Amino acid sequence: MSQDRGKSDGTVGKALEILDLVASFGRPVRFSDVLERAPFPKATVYRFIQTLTSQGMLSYDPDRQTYAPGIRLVRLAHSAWQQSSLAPIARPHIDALAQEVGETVHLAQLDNAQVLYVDKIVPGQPIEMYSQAGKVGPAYCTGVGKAMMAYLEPEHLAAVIAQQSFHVFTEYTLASEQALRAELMDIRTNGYGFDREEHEPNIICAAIPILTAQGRVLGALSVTSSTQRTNLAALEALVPRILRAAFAIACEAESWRFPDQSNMQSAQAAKG
Amino acid sequence: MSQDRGKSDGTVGKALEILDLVASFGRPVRFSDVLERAPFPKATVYRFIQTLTSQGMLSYDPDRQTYAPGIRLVRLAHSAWQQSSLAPIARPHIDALAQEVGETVHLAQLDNAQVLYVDKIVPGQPIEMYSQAGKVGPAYCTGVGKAMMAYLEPEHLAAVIAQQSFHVFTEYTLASEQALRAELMDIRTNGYGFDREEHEPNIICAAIPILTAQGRVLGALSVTSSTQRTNLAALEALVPRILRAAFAIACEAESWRFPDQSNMQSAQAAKG
DNA sequence: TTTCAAGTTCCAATATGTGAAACTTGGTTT
DNA sequence: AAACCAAGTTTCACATATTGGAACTTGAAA
Repeated sequence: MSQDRGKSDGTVGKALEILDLVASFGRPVRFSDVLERAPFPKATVYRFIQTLTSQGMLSYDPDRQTYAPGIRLVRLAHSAWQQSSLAPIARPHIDALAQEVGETVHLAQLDNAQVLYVDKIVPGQPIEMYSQAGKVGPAYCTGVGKAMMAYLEPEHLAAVIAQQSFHVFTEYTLASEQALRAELMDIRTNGYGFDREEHEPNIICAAIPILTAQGRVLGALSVTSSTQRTNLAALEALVPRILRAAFAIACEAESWRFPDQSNMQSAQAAKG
Repeated sequence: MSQDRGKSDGTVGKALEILDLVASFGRPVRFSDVLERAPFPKATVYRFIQTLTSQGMLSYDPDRQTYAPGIRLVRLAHSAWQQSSLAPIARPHIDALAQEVGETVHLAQLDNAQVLYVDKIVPGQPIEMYSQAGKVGPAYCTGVGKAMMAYLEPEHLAAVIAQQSFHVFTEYTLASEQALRAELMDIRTNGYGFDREEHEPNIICAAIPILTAQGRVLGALSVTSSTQRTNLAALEALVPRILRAAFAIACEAESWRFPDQSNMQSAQAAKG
C-alpha cells in the first residue's frame, strides 16, 4: 500500500506520505496507529500530524482523539475533479453510453500505479458520486488498468508494473509480470481489452483506453457486467460503441479550454 | 482568497499554500501565473510545483504546459468525505428532509473561515455530487455560515470573523462585524437563523447548526428556497422539522464508530 | 501510591530549503 | 540569420528549518 512517489521529495514528500498513511487506514486513527506504520521517529511524525492538522489536511476529533483526512481535501478535490479529471467532459458521453448499452460504465485514470475511478454510471440509478469517485483498484487485474498500461511508454510502464502486487484474487488473475506483459501486447494489437473475472468472480468487462492524438494515456472507459447477465462475446460486440465514446472524450479533452474567467473569479470567498 | 492557516507551518505549509493558490485559479495555470501571485521567489515556487507535481497533488498537462490540482486529491478526498464529513451519516436524514419539505437542502461544514458545502439534495433531482460537494461560500452572509459561527467559542469566532471580507452582495448583506455579531446573538437565542437574500437576490434559507452534546460545532443544515416560491415565515415553520434532522445527525455522528476493519484492509491495492 | 502507555516538548547537530543570479529554450522581431 | 525577449530551468553558497534522541507530562489502570 506504500507508494514510491518519485523518491524523496524532501519534507513535503514525507508529510504527504503521512497524509496518505492516515488515509490508507480507511478509518479515523490515533497518533500511535500512525506512528506504528510510519517510517519516521516519533517526534517527526508528531510534527507532521500537527502541521497537517493545522493546515486542514487532517481533521482531529478531540472527543475520540483521532485523526482523519480533512475536509480541506474535499475543497481541493472539487477543483481537481473539475480540472484534472476527464469526468466533467466525459459525463454526457458515458451517460449516453450507459443508457444505450444498459450496463454500468466506469471512467478511470491512473493515480501513481493504481486505477482511480473518477466516475461511474449505473443505468437507471441516481448518481451517488463521492461514494464512487475516488475509489481505487489494482491496475494489473482490472480492464481499465490493463487498457491504460497497454499504452504507456516503456519506462513509465516498467515503473507501474514494479508497483503491482500481483495478488491472486481469482483463478483467472494474471499473477505475473510475464502474463501481464503478454496480455498488454494483445490489448495493443486489438485496441481494447477485457477483465475476464480477474479481479472479482463473475465480474467481466470490456475496456478501452482514452488517448490523445499523440498517444498519451488520458484514462480508460469500461463497460462492466456479470457472467450471469452476459458474456465476453456480447461485450466485445459493444466495443465499437465504446470506442466511439472514448474517441469523443479524447477529442473534447484535447480541444477543451477552460472558459477564461480569470477576472470574474467569484469574489464571494473569504477575505482577499 | 488567501488564508492564514495557522501562521507558518514551515515548508509543508508553504507548499500547501502553493497548492491552494493553483486551485484558486479555477482553471489550469502556467508556471508564471502561479509565480505572479505567489509570495515566494521564482526558484522556490518552481521547486514546490515540481514537488507537488511529482507527488500527484498537481497534474501537469505537457501539451498546454499547465498545472491543475491533481487526481491524487480525488482519492484523498474520498477518504475525507467518508470519514471527516457528516455527509455519509447525514445523507438519509437530509434526503428525507428534502423530500418532505420539497425544497433544496444543504449540508455544510467550516473549512478555515469559509463555508464548505459537503452535500446538497434537490428534491426530485438525481444527485450530481462532485459538482456540488466541495463548493465554498462566504460564512458571514449565508445561513449555514452564520448558524455555525453563532456557536463557535469566542476565540475561534474572532479568528473566523477576522477573515471575512464583508463584501456587499445585496442590499441585505450584513456588511460589518458589528451587524454580524448582533445577528449571531439573535441566532443563539433562537437556535436557528436565516439568510435574508444576503448573498443572492431572491434566495432565502433557514439554517440550523449541528452540534455535539458538548456544544461543539460539527456543521449546519439549511433549507433553501426563493422569494418567488415562499417566504421567511413559511421557512420558519419548517424549523422544527429541520431541527429534528439536525439533532438526529448530531446523535449519529457522536455514537458512530467506524466498523473495525483494521485487519481486513483491502489487499487489492498496489504493492504492500 | 506506583506503573505504564500514550502523547507532548526540548534542543544541539545538521540535513534541507532558500533565492539571487546565471543559464537554456523556443518563439518572435529586425 | 542574427538579435532579442519572455518563459522556464539549473546552480550553489548561505541560512534556516528539520531532525530525532531523550526527557517530560498526562491520564488511566493496577
